[in-house]
Amino acid sequence: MGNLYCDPLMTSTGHKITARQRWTPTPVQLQILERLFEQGNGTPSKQKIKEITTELSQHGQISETNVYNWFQNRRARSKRKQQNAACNHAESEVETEVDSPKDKKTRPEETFQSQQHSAQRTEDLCFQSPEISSDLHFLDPHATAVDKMFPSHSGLRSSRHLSEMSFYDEVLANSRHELMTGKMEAGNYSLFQEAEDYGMTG
Amino acid sequence: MGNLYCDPLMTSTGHKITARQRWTPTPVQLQILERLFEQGNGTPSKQKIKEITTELSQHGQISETNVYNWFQNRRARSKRKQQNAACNHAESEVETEVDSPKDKKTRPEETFQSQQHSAQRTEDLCFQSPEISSDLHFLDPHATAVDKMFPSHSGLRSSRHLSEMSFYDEVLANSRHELMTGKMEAGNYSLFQEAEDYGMTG
DNA sequence: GCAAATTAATGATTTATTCAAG
DNA sequence: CTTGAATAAATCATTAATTTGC
Repeated sequence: MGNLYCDPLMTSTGHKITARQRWTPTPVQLQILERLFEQGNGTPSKQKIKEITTELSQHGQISETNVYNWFQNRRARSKRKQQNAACNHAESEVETEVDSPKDKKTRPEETFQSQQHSAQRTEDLCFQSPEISSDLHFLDPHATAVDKMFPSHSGLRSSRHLSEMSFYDEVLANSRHELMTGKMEAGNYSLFQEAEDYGMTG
Repeated sequence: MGNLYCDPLMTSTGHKITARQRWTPTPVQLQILERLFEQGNGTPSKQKIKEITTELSQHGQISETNVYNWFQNRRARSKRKQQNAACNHAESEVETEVDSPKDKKTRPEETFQSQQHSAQRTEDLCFQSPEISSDLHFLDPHATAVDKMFPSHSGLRSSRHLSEMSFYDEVLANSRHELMTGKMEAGNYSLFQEAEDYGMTG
């Protein structure tokens, strides 16, 4: 239940903010992300990711990488779940092909949308601006900044194959938690390539 | 599988903005990269990639992404070659699944040099090879500018106060890649996450 | 009612596959 | 054919849920 973010790793005496290594979406953030995902636009473009991140930043710690990863994972998971769930609807095919890619440890992800809307983070709530609903701005017909980025969500697209809708996907990456501990050995890079490169330093 | 692989370079009108020609390493760049690769330190850390890129930029067009990709491809390619060769040379009679296309479990990486990015935990121990970052000497014999930028990496990782370090101004974050005004929407994300993010509730 | 131990979810990274430019 | 670039699949590692014993 109440999963308080009571991390003992808080700033002790000289310890720093390096508390958790992996981002955990706040309920609000999650809600927004879910909404966006449902709009069915696949992985947002970088531009959108950035803006989404900016928006979500108002509700807690988050980064573009987090957003990107979230969409990636979300999509992959959805797809797999679909497969696992076996298409027992319209298909009269055998179900012996969808599952068994390899059973090592992959559990049948029955991952349901656990939308724990309970306010867990006290901090979060504290920082909640008087306009809590602001997070939904872009989701609503009011159209905020984020809304502009997702114009194609007409809502009438009740597609069933929301897994194959990606336009692209980044391989972004970034150092992982190691950095926080000072390691930073992970080597991952984004592909800035686009604007940054051609024509710049060259 | 069924990815459409939409060409992200075209605009809606089908008009290309900037032909995306793929980067081609110049001989000098290639030489340096090869040398670095041979130093055998796996994929360089983000920091190093940055510096390498900076250095290589002086010899032609290049980006961090290019460098990163290059290392990635290089490693994969090498591995595959080795596997292939081994398969041919080794037993040509008993084919007991010498190498399935999906055998990561077997840790094929061990055949290579250290994999500095896979096993390190947040513990501040220095059990890992302390000389991991010796890859800086890649250009040793000539010692060009690059050499100068990689001197201070040795043993730094051994520090156990890693968690105390707070001045990792790694926050770089591709500042402007964002202006892909006409480029493509294929975005990529940077590595902000590390420093920039986790600071949350603190 | 808590807290250590376990399990389930899931964020983050790596690897393999594929596509296409030269 | 070589290989840089892009995507998806698989894997890893950590956090949250849940269970269990006190």
